[in-house]
Amino acid sequence: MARPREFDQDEAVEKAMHAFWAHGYEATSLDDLCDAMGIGRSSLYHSFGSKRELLFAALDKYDEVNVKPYIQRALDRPGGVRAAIGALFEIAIQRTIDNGDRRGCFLGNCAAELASDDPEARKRVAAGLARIETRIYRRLVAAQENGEIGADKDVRALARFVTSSLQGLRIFGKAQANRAALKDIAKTALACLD
Amino acid sequence: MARPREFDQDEAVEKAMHAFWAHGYEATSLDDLCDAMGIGRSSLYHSFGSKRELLFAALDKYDEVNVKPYIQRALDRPGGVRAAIGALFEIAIQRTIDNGDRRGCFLGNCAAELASDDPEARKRVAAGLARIETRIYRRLVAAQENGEIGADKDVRALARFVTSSLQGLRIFGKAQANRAALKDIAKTALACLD
DNA sequence: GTTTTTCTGGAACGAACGGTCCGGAATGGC
DNA sequence: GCCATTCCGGACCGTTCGTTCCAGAAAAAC
Repeated sequence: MARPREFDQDEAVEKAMHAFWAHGYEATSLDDLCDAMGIGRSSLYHSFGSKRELLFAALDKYDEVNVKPYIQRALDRPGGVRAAIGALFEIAIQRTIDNGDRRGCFLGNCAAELASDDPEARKRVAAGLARIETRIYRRLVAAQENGEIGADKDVRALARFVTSSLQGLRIFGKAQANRAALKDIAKTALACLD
Repeated sequence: MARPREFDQDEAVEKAMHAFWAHGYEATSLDDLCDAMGIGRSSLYHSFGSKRELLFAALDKYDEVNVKPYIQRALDRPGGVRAAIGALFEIAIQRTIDNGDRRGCFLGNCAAELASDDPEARKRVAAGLARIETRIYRRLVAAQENGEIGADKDVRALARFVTSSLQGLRIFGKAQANRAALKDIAKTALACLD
């Protein structure tokens, strides 16, 4: 019962996500965001309230389009749990090498930049990492139940370790995108499952 | 043959380091820096040239006072290489828990915030991580030579892995400073040496 | 067709940004 | 004492920041 919105909110958030992801929160200005999203400041503020709230929406979008589907696809791949976790690392390496921009993991970037000064951002990043950990955990539990992983293993600890290792790999790769070095890290981390 | 500087450059850089470390590069303004360092803008620009160059000096200072001595002390501790690497993780956990500010690793923070847009910053962060990796590598080589680590192990890969794991732990801890979870990560990573 | 409601473009806001400039203060050289 | 040089405090620069405001445009309700 009023003038309809002229842009797609989901598409706009996704574009904002890429802008924040590539340059960080502080270094992305409202002009940058408006350019990337293809909308004016009025529309941005009317739809999202503030730059900070837009970031939060972008974090949600990140899980939706860049974490959840890729993680699920990797973890659901046939060939056993080692191949599944290995695929997770392979994706991380691939993204580091492919994108010359070295954008890293959006969650990790936000943790590094904002966690110490913005409790709400910290909470949301923690929730995002927890979602990753939980997905990995469920896969590990299944592997333990079918005997792929010894009953003596602490799969919760393993899930935390894999989640943390992926973050380490991304940070390491931002500074030094050397494929061999990243493969070293992934290979060694994978050996922890045994 | 001129008016002497009224402040200690090293002390000033160290104070700048803490400011950048706690809040990130973009979120730390020149006013913040002047307040923290206890000097005026004139002195800051005269001594360091620009905010960015001051950051680089702060990165060097970080290695000098917050990385090198602590890593050396941990790696030189008696009790074998596992105790030494374990001490490295323990320091990382301790810092995460102790500082309520969750500042993480300054190198990792800079990697996350700046590596994608500032090639020089990226290079310096990479150099800092490489220094850590090299210190760990040398300790692992010594351990391999005296039989603590199997001759079949790739100690270069292990050094990279440990360096990356420490970064992962710090990122993870910035979002979720749960001691048990961090210990899980450290314990699992340590098992990779066997 | 009028009213009501929502959305949009663009100008405008005050505040804060990084950086510069300048007059004076403090020293060593002579 | 005076000069040359360096350093300091603080005002000041233009720009950019995130946010707000407003007039008008577009649709639904009636």
